Amino acid sequence: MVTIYDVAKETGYSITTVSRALNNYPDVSDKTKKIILEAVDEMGYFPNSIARSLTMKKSFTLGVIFVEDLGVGMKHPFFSAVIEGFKQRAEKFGYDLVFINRFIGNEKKSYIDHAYYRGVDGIIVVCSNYSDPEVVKLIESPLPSVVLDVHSDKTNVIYSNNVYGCELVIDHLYSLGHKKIAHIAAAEDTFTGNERLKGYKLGMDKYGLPINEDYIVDGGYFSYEGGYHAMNNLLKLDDVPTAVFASGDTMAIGAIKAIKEAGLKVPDDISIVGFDDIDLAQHITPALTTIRQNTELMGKRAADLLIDQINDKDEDFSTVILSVDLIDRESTKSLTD
Amino acid sequence: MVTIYDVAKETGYSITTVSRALNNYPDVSDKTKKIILEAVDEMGYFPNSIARSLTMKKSFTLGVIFVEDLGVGMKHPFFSAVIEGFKQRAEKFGYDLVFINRFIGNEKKSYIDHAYYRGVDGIIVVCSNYSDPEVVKLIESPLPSVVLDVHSDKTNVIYSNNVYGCELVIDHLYSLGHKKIAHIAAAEDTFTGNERLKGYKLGMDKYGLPINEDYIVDGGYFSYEGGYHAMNNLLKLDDVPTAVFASGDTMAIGAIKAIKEAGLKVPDDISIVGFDDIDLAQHITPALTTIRQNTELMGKRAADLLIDQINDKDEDFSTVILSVDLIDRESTKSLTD
DNA sequence: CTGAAAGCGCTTACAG
DNA sequence: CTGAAAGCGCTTACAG
Repeated sequence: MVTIYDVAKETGYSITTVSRALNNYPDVSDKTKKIILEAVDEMGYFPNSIARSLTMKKSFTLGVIFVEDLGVGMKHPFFSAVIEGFKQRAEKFGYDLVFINRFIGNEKKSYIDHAYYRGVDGIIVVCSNYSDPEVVKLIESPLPSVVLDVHSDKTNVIYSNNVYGCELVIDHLYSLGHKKIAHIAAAEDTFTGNERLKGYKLGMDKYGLPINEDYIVDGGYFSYEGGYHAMNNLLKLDDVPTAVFASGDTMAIGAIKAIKEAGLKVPDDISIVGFDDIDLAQHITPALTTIRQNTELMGKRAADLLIDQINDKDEDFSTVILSVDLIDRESTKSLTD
Repeated sequence: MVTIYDVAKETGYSITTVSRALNNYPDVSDKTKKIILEAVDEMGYFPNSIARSLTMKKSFTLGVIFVEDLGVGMKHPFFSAVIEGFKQRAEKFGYDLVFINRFIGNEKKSYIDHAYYRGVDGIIVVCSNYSDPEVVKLIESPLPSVVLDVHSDKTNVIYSNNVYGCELVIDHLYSLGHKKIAHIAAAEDTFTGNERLKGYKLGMDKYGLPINEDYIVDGGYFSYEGGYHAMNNLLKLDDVPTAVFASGDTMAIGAIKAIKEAGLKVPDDISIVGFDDIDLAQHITPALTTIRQNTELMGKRAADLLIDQINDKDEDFSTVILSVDLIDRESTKSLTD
């Protein structure tokens, strides 16, 4: 590897001047700068980010912390989509992404220790269940951070307008003539699960529809199996609902499976609506009616928030709420046709 | 942050001794070691990985290079599954993952420059199209690397037994009575596309089935749209095949869409087989019969290969070929029932 | 068994 | 406009 010393030797200038020329300091003569930049180009020199980080106490590195209960990690369709948007934006600003776990060597440490160990400039934390004390430590630490899908005034947060999305769902279902609308809710300790349950109730209230407690069933942590079991519970009811709104697409797909196994059809017998619009949603049969979250935008805005915080430590924390859209596909049907 | 100097001051030993105690050097007295380790624990000290990297010229960091033509990045269902396995194994050995792009600051550089800039100890490269000269540079560079889904004797490679998998497909289809079997092939400059085409032909030969050139259609780079268009071309034929084997699951799902749009049914009118067994495969209707690649194992073995190479530079390059299984679901049907 | 010193490759006051 | 020096926080010969 060619170092700054090699460039200094080659050009006859000191490493100080080479460094300054490289970093666009104004007080380098044009002639000197030209000579140095040419040599740099010719020698294929670029700085060693590690040495630079040690000096500057800044690594141009962002930590990604992925805590999810399903154990799917990067295969998580929603999270991976957000991280992709985040990555693209972060790279534009010269930041690279590094995954942060809770180990250092073989010892179990905390995420926050690992983040400091790696010297990341900030972190993005993506997680479905914020009751984890580890996650709380992360949020409250002075390390710049942006957190997805939770509300907090102790750091930057970003999430979709879950409540409004649910109202859109009820609007849609009601306009199709549905009144017996059930909800497959996510676990209570998830922020999005709570928000969506709230939105479901709000929507029902809006139309004066009674909220039947039997119609609110637990689907766990947004899993396929959770949706499947929840739907089976709904099917056991004396008065089976005509429409089911699941708190997440994956649960909706599990619910569809349960309905099919019971010998019923979607949407002919039961209409189904999901939330998220994961890639899968458009490809299943019937294609899933759902609420689209703008995952790419969420990732990009998260990057902006985080980088702003890094560059201006005194900045107040932001809360960004993204708008959502109903995507009307084939899993819902009018009752009045 | 507490540094090694703080620990030295606290315990009265030199930083040299602290460092040695921390790194389990044998020549530290048990008493000293105990004192130092206790102080370390109490003070919450852990080394700064950046300073350590600069000294040791080793970063305990592995670069992930993701080159794919679809632009889906981390959302790629097959790649992300492999990387997840890779990540889990790498973390066990104390390595963190960092994504490598082709920029340094705002300047367009090569992947390999970026890898050196970040000082990663090795790289995993995942890419569908290996004709890219950038990728060739990567493979041929002295930086330890492991490459997925390609064959090369210039680095470590790992891939599934694509040819055998295709033979399994033809075995299965033939046993169901199919003779008119078409193949939606992937682009010629993809390794897996080529291997699978080869396997298809081998399988057909085995049963003395004629290979009709009209039955081999181009599906591009494993995309949904590619499969959709390829299937439409197949449907235009005078003699439509009774079974179609697509070189990837996503293409198979696109093909199913085309068949449905033509008013035909899968598997009643046409049987479909995919390749990969992505998560989606089991959830679509009909559930997709496909060849399962063991993505998690692929990721873990890739990590082993790479870390071995890093620890023993002289080691010869390895080629690992993973076995595959046919997963029989609902998208194929016997012709003789 | 322990410590002083050098060095990893940079950046940035400080001085001229 | 340019350079010598210090320092970022570690590890590792070298010496005792």
